[in-house]
Amino acid sequence: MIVDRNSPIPQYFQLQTWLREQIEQGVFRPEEKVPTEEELVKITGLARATIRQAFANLANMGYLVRKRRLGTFVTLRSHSGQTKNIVGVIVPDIRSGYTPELARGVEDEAAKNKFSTILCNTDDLFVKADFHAERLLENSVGCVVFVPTAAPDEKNRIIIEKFRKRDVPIVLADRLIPNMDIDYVTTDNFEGAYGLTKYLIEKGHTRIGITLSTLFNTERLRLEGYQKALADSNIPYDPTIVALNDGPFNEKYYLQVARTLLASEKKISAIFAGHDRIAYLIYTVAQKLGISIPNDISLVGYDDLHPTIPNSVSLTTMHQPIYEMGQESLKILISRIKGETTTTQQIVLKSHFVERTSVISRKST
Amino acid sequence: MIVDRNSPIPQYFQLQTWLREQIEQGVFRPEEKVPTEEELVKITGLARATIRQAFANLANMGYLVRKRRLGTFVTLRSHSGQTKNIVGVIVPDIRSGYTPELARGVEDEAAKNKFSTILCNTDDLFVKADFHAERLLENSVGCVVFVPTAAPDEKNRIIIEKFRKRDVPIVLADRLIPNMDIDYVTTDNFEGAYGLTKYLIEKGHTRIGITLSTLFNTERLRLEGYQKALADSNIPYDPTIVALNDGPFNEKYYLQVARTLLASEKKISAIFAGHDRIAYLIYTVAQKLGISIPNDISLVGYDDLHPTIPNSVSLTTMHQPIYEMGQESLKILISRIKGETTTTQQIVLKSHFVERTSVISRKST
DNA sequence: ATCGTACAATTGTATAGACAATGAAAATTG
DNA sequence: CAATTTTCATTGTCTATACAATTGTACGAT
Repeated sequence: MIVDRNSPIPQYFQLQTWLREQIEQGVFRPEEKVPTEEELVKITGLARATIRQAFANLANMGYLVRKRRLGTFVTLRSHSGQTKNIVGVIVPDIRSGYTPELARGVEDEAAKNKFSTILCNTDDLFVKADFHAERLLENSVGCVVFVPTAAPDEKNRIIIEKFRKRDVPIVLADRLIPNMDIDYVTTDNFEGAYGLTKYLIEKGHTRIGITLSTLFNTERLRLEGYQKALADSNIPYDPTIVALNDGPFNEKYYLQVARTLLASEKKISAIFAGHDRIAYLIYTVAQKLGISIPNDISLVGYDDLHPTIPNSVSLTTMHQPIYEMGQESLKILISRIKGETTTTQQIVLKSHFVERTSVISRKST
Repeated sequence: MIVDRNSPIPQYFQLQTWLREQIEQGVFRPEEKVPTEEELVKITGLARATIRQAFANLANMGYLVRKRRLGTFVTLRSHSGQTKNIVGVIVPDIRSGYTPELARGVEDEAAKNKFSTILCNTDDLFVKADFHAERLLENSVGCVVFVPTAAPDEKNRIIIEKFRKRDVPIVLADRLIPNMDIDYVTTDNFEGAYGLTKYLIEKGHTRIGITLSTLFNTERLRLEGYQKALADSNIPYDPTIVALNDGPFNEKYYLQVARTLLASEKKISAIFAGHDRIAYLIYTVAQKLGISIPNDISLVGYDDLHPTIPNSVSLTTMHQPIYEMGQESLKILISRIKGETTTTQQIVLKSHFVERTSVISRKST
């Protein structure tokens, strides 16, 4: 029995609820035809006008599309009728690091799908991310690309849950939240760092300093890749030439580390900078101290940041496909919106090694 | 007569349209009661169900709220078509030049006013700008910050007119369209270039090469400032040390110019680069040719681009307040939306000189 | 094969009438 | 006067019926 004529809740509403459930549970699939009005009259015993009322409401909510002569069909995009063709992009700061490249990747792919891109800067702060999340929901965005903030995982989860509650697909970009069932796109930080370290070892370096922040899992993975590469070559891990901090990017901290590492010239022959911005800081300090890179100390970075301005230094680094990361993020979101994807999408893009001239061979052949 | 029973357009629709017009024209005012169903039955002669259909649609569209026993009332907020708290930012490319800084300035000020920011990249192409304009209008943005494309002025006017037709406030940022009555925010390119050139002259330089594109009025003004400064110091303008092009930024072109200008070392003692990116290209070429800046040739840029990565070179340049330009643009738009401003706002922000080490004195004292 | 025409299925528009539910206001009661 | 009950205008739900408009399909003529 679809409708209970003795129930206090209106019959059109019972029918409407029943139909909605059928659609949501996939009994009536997208693009598929639902029973015609006459058929439902026979099935339910209700008047046609009552059935029309249920249909009209569902059509209004975006569940159904009615076509004269053809019948009534389930809408492609499950429902949410009102969500706009807008993607929210929540990033730390559009001015720094790889963010412009990421934003452009998202925007290009969005434009391809006739989506507009709302830009949100968090400065790595939870409060700002939260503020933007509220505004995005108010503007009923269709989906979100989120680079988690420097706040603890639980805080970032709060942001994510806000979107999930409203059925807004969300994908994490670059930075992940461990042990969470969520779509993400990142790069192979572990393998990349492993490869870079191996490269240094093959060039004869055995005393390799490293500095990075353990705040983000991306950099933690790089540290692990570095450790694994050392272990595989039977080089002991020496904490005295490792400078870790657990905060967001801090220029002063790294300038200090650079001075220390470069001063310990005799102890180390190469430095693995957690990312390019650190590497360039080390460059600057080296220049001031009159230490030559690569002649005195070799240096590798990570990211392959595209300089906004031509750069005189030539850093050997690992190129991360950031633009593609933006594109892929949006592809996942679009397929989610279309309902084509149900399983969790966790994509790890391959980085590639870029050999320039900041490393020299120290082989004792 | 409200409804024409012989018209081919449905009667409920005629009634619906009539009611909507009454509301929009303020005949039925917000919070006010509209006639009851029975009253309209008497007035129009239609069946109650027909009137209900019109009411239901208008309620769905947000024009009306129905209250049992009390009647039907006009909604407060005129309705859905209400423009959103969204600002569109149309820029060439979020990855290059001062664009990230501009976008951030807009976004911060937008967030302050609870506006969201939609980012649009044009790659300086009219078609892309047009595409984005359509999408922005579809999403009913409340206002727009527009950096005109490299296309001819008439083309950019087309974009602007699209927004004006829909009463969407628009402000030009940085690049202007001459002789157009429109809000804009730019910087004092003429005065800035005049100052820079004067500085070089005061340092004893009289043979000053210059290269830039005449495509954008910003750079044209810089050329004029340069010319004026020369004239004021009775230095003749020499076209043979001036390299102009009329296209968008083209790396190859400037690399070629850099080689030519640097090779004519004997003819010139300083170069005025149209903007920092050109200046950095010249740096790179100079380095390759073994020419020292500033010892062999002095160099000034324009913009004071904030490098994404620490930079080893130290360019004397003119700092443009780009972030503030973004902020000011939004302030104008907000005051337009609020209806506080009726006169055209044309703001010219002051740049300031940044003396670094790319210029040496050639005074023959 | 192509074009036009008729047919039929389905939703769209419209009418007439009945009773239910709601809840503010009026009437009644304590 | 306060608490309550009743009233009743108004919207909400529902049935039954009729004809209109739209458009894919099938059929027939060219």
